[in-house]
Formats: sequence, structure tokens, C-alpha cells
Amino acid sequence: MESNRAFRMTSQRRTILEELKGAMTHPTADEVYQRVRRRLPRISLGTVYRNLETLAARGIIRKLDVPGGQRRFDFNPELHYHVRCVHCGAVRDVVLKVPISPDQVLKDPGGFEVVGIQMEFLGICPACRSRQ
Amino acid sequence: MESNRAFRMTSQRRTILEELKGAMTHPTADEVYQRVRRRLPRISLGTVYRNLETLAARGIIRKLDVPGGQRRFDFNPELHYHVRCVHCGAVRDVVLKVPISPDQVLKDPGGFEVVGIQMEFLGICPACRSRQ
DNA sequence: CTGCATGCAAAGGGTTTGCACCGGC
DNA sequence: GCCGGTGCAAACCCTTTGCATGCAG
Repeated sequence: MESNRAFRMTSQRRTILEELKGAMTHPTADEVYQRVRRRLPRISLGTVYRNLETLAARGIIRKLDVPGGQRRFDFNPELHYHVRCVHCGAVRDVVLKVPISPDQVLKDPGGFEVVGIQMEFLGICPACRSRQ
Repeated sequence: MESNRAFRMTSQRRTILEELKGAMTHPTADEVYQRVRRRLPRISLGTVYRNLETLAARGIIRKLDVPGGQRRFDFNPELHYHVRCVHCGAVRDVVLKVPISPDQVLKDPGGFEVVGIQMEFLGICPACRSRQ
């Protein structure tokens, strides 16, 4: 997860981190871009993507590869789980009763060496519920 | 899941279904296209996409929205789970010991009305394991 | 015949990348 | 000053769509 290559804290990178930390919403790259642009109007979307990628590769933030949707980013790099609103795509953290492990639930791994679970809950967020 | 609009069994649609049934690999749209093209050389990729979409909307096949990857299609429309190879992306069915429900594992849904789980196991497929 | 399905090609959305310049350290 | 980071724009990949034509029922 960590690399030894030099790592420069540019103003762009710092601002991206700050905005990501300030957002509880697990924003998409474009949402991060829009927020950061208010403070650094000349930043480019490419820079946002490159930084989110770099920060995720170093384990500073977490990349959420949403099934069939836009990628989102999470300031909290610790392993945890999410609910995603099936209407608007909003993502929020959830807490499990007990940790879940593959061999707890898996009967037959079909010849694969299982190394993890990708799990996400689907739901309807408060805003979308009241909107109906 | 079902629609009342007329549903024509064209040769393209039939061939796509047959090839999907014959493939145990949960192929991507392009993989289906390549297979079908051997039998119907003039078929277009757009037709494959449209048919896979239509068939999924009618519950005849299942669309697998893979996190951070290409969409895949499953001939079996029943709810079941998959392992995905983190190296080559191959997908295979797995069997669970017991069914899993959201409120079994979820402590705090964070205000969401939870309607489902999206779950996928990650692993290394036999082919990639022996290749290492 | 009717109107859904097709082939083709162009457009679309999200993400990545090549390149010359910029600026942390 | 070195070399990683940036802005810009073009390229990229996968998927969707508009349109005229084809063909199943």
C-alpha cells in the first residue's frame, strides 16, 4: 500500500484531502472537483483524478468501486461498509453487528482462493424517502 | 420484471441466449459479441447490448454490475452469489452456507431503509493461481 | 402490415494519459 | 536543480442512441 517514491504535498493535494475530509458523503471525483474548484479555480479534473488515485494507492483514502456506477472516495481508509441509495446514489457508512468473514458464509468457493468480500447494502436514503 | 410489449425471437436474440447459456463464465457484453459473431458475422455490438438489456429487464438473464469493472451477464436469473478473480476478472458462482439478510448483520442502517445487499467474493481463480 | 429489432456510426459519460511547463523539497 | 505534480486537451473504454432499413408475428 505504501510506496517509497517522493510524495509532495502540493496545495492541490492538500485541498483535495481537506475537502474529502469535510464531506461525509463519499463524493465522486467530479464532486470533489467542484468543491476544490471553489478554492483553487484553476485546478483540473485530471489532477483530481490523479490525486485521488495516488492517495488511495498509499492507503490515505479509500476508493469505493460502486457496482454499475461512478467511483466514489472515502476519507476513512479503514475497512468498513456502506449503504447506497438506489435512487440518488448517496453513500453512507453503516456499522455491522459482527465482523463477516468469507469462510463463515461460504460453502463452496468453486476452486478459487478467496481473499475477501465486497459487500454493500442497498437502501433508500432519508431525503429520497421523504421525497416520495 | 415482465413487460407486456411484444417480444420477438429474432435469430440474434436466440443466438445471444444460446451463447450465454453455453458460457459458464458470466461473460461481458463484448465476450458475448465475439462468440455470437462466429455464428452471425453481421451482428453489431449495439444489438448485443440492446438484447442483453432487454433480456435482463424481463428477468430471463441477470445483469451483474461488477464494482469497478465491465458489466457481466449471467444466464441464471435466480439470486445467487459470485467470486471474482482479482487478477483476470473471471467470475464463478459460489454457494452460501446460509442465506444472508441485512438485519442479520446490520447494527445501524444510518437512517436508510435497507432493501438489499450487494455482495461479491474476491479471490484468485485456479488458472491465475497456477500461473504464478 | 405493423412496429419491434437490426446495423451502422456517432455521441455519451466517466476516466486516463501525453506533453510541456511549474514548483516542492 | 531535480523530478514529481500540474493544466490542458485529446484519447480511451464501455455503453447508449438516432436513424433508416429489415423482418417476425
